[in-house]
Amino acid sequence: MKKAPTIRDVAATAGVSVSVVSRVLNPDSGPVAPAKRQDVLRVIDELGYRPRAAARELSAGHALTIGLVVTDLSNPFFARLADRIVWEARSHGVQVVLMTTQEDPHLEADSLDTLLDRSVSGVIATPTGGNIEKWARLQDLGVNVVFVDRTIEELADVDVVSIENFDSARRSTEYLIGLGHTRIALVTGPRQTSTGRARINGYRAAHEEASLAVDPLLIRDVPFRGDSGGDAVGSLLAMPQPPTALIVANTAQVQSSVRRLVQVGIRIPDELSVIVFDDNPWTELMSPPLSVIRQPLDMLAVHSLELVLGRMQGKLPDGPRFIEVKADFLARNSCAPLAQTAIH
Amino acid sequence: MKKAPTIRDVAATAGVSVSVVSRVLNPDSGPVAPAKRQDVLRVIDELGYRPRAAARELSAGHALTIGLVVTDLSNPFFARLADRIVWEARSHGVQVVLMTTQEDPHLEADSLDTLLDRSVSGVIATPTGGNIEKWARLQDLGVNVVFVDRTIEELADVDVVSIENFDSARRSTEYLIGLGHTRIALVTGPRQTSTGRARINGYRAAHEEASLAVDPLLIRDVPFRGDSGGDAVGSLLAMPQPPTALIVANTAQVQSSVRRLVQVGIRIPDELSVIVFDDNPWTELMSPPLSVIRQPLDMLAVHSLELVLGRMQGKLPDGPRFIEVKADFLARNSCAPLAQTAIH
DNA sequence: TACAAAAGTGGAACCGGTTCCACTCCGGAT
DNA sequence: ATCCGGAGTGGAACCGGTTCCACTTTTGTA
Repeated sequence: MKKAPTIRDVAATAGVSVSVVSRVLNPDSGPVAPAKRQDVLRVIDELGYRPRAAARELSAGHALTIGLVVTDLSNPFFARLADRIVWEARSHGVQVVLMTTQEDPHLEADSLDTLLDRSVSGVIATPTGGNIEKWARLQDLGVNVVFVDRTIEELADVDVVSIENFDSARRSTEYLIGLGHTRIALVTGPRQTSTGRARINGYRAAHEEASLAVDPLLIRDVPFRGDSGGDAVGSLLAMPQPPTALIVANTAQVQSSVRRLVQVGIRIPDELSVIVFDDNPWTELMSPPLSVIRQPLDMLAVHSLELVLGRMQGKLPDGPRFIEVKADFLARNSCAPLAQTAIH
Repeated sequence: MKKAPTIRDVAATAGVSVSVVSRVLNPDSGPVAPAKRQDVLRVIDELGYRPRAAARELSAGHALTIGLVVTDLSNPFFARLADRIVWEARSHGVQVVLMTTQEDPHLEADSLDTLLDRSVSGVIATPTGGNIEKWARLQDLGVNVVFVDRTIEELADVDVVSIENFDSARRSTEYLIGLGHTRIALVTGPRQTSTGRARINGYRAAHEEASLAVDPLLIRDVPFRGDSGGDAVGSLLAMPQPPTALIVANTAQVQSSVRRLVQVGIRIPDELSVIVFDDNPWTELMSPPLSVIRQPLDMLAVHSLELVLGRMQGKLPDGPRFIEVKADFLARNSCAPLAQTAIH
């Protein structure tokens, strides 16, 4: 176990000062004679020298690192998002420190502290909804924060990237109404979040357009956490007058909701038409393949990274940015006209 | 945007020297009078002081960080593994820097360089198979390396955590033979990897036990990368005398293999009995629910982290450790007796 | 009461980079 | 010939922690 060479080793071997080596390492930081530059580069290569990130960070006061704070990697949505973000970040020479919160504000608070210690220059997160002061403090210390998929309204000056919530919910609802359904259930995130609200509003808008009344009991805004999606589905199916169609409008609830549907053995679409907000590979492998709102993960990843990096380089105007990307509705075979639905 | 307090701010405010603050921060590094300790702690709290990780790393020469190098987070196996590792690492106060390789040795090489720059004290990885010298160099520089799920045989002194490859393959094969199948296909990782070989051997062993001949054409050791699993499945089904049962024995190939099966519309288990090495939630949601070898992700995560952390603290004996954890076979409904299989 | 051992403290070097600044060249303009 | 400005260079301070060591104050014990 030998130890790695430092910049002073390189300088000594090349017969120059550390300043010169540093300038070779960081072009544009000062002039270096072409001949010496070659010498230094050769020595760097020979010695296998690599600058220590910690030293650079200490001196610079901040790291070329971003924090990625998601709730849970076992949710394919976040996993794929993380995959894309890591990929995209790498191509910009930025590392990603990963933290998961399990939807727990305490764990989230811990994560934020840790990211602060690491002097990350940016954070991409799906916030739990708590820790408002912590998020504010982070921003106050110059960390660029971008929220994906959700947001916290109390927080000014945060960039947000999400899908067109209102529109996606409206279109899926319209589609089901078009099939003749009038009792359409909606499982979505908490009404306190802007995304939850936007989706509910889209759902309502579609009803109004069609002059249909909305049964408030069919709207279930449930916590992201745990099995709340499944429980909502269970209770919806147990209603005296159960829905004939269901929209699961939040990635966090899709897995448990669909599991519940399979467990109770309800026939899709014969007994219930289903649309989920998700683009997981397995939605296509089920029988029947589920109709989905396809969340454009690439776009979400690219935009959130663009925002973080743009802020890091000070290349963006000052106000907070709110980016909504279009989500496609993909009809597969989990929805049937009401006429064919066997009311039980 | 104000700037964060440093240890000297704390020292000045508390009216002590930086040494004292440092000793308060790191118990056991030296004595501090109880009264002063209280003072310092109070000031730290008032100022909201947090030690900068970079400074600590620079001084210590290594970081309380481990690198996690997986191929692809869109594979639920790795995603869930990552989730568990991040979770487990956090509980030990260790951060995780995430890198993905997409099975590309070049990207892997990049990742290793980056981790070196970061002075990580450990790496948990599913290696692509290349970069042997790079891995060796990493170890040589004192980085503790643990491989999960796969390994590189040329590399001495690496800890490895995986499931009981031989046994898992043998048991699944035995199960299918027990159902009367004699033409059982095996899709697994490259024969060059020890895991690929072990699984093939397990498959062979089950055949020998039952005095069954092995048709080498039914064994497909394919690359981890891309759609090779699906292609193997396609070509197996196109054989003049196609298999009546299929074992997909590597997580990297499960997704594409199953997708192909669904695409060609083969009926499971009527036309083909299927077992996959995976423990994804969706295997249960398919119809029929797939019989699986359940990889104990928790155990894989816990053991690999234990190894890395143990090495970091020098608490482990010198030789490399090879940990195999038991994987359960979970029979669901994707396998049928040969008698009921419709040979086409 | 004396005196060694232990507890407590602060100064300063150090980790490995970056950056500011002073200084030496050199060519070109006056 | 003289001056100016910029290219090229190295010395040294600095980033924010840790740690060694010298020093002072307690404490315990003979």
